[in-house]
Amino acid sequence: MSNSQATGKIRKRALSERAKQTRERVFDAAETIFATRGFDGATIRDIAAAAGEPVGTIHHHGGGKEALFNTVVARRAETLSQARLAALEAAGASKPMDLRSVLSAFIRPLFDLVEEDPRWQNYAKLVAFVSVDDRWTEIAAQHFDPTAQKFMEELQCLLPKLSRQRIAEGFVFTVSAMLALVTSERRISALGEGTSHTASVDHLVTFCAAGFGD
Amino acid sequence: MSNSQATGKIRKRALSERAKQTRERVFDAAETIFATRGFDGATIRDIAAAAGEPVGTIHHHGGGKEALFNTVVARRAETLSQARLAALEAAGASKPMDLRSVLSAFIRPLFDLVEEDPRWQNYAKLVAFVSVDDRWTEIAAQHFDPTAQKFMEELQCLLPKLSRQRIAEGFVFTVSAMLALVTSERRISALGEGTSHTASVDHLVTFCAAGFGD
DNA sequence: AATTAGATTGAACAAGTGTTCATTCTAAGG
DNA sequence: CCTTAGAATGAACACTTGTTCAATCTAATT
Repeated sequence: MSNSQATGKIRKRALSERAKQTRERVFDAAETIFATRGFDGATIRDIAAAAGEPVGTIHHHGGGKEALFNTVVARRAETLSQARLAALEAAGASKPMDLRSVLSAFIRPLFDLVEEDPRWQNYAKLVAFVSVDDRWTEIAAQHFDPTAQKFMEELQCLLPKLSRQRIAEGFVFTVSAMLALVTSERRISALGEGTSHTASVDHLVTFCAAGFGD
Repeated sequence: MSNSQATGKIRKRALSERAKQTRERVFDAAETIFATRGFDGATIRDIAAAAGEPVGTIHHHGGGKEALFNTVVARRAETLSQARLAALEAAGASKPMDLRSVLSAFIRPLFDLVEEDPRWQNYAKLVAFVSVDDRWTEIAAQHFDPTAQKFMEELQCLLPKLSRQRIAEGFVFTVSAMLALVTSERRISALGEGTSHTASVDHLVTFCAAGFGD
């Protein structure tokens, strides 16, 4: 009754600052370990060690291995979607909207986030694992399909001659190429030391735009 | 001394027909399970059940989980490389060689193999798992890099204006898009029932050729 | 300041893991 | 035909796994 939380969930007591820090440390560690070894290769004890917390804490905050995995995937999904949709809207505001700018609005936000916080690199690797394992199609669909739909509609408007099928295929090619680029630290030689990924990202956008038919 | 095997390995006795069948059943089962659940998600007992053999047999023929994984990845790698190089040579023989035919020579053989033997679909999924996990970069490099190098050289000849870096990136985009297509049974809706993947494969080749600069 | 929900801790547990091994069976080599 | 290398079998082992839990500590709420 005297609960001041308005988020639907009944939480009788707010998280202390310490607890919030612990929680984030747990999620960050889980993200790193899941990104490195995948879901099955990761162990709660690995995550605990990476977080510098005892095993019990991982379960306390994570609610079990699978729940923890879901949480970690979900944690950054909304931010990414928002960034993409914002970029799409920004692109539509200035110009009459062209193919490159639509693809750019989908691709660039991820690389921008990676640049401003390296934890996003782990997240990208995690998403790559998710995308390859049929077991996670449902959670992938839940978090990424709405935005993907929006972008595919935009592409369909821009390229009315292409069938829905071809738009979908082209989009899959684009997404997989994007994940390959963002997760390749050594896959593509010499990504440059201090130099940002900008040139490679430009290339990716150009490559996909051309693929869709310039 | 009386050994008639000439393969370097000393095998005192040839494999019986039954043993060869068992061995292949074990490898096929391992391929299926590894392709479905990844290396860590797969268990020897799952593989044994899929092969209809007792656990001991899996170790007898596989030589341990990691060795089995390596064997299964290696088993079809040579065939695939040979098919690609043969296709590349065939393409060079007739025409003066163009971008589409080089990419075609890399991409098509895999889909042809999938069509003539569905086990290749599992193999492709397995390779997708390998490509996403840093743990297997070495075995991926061992089996696929030589052929990749050859194709990249060919692309470099055809597109002398592009830097080595861009060729490499474009090739990574191509490979990842190819793996996405071959492993997507549901990722792209309605791949058609009886209809072969031909149209989609054509699209992939067109997409990548355009990406490289038409 | 008192209360107590919730965070923290690590020992313990049951289930599952890869692997080993002694035994029995099969068929290749002579 | 024998001989025996290797295949087949499944029980057993040592270890790791995710999870639980009772005890203790911390700090938000009253």
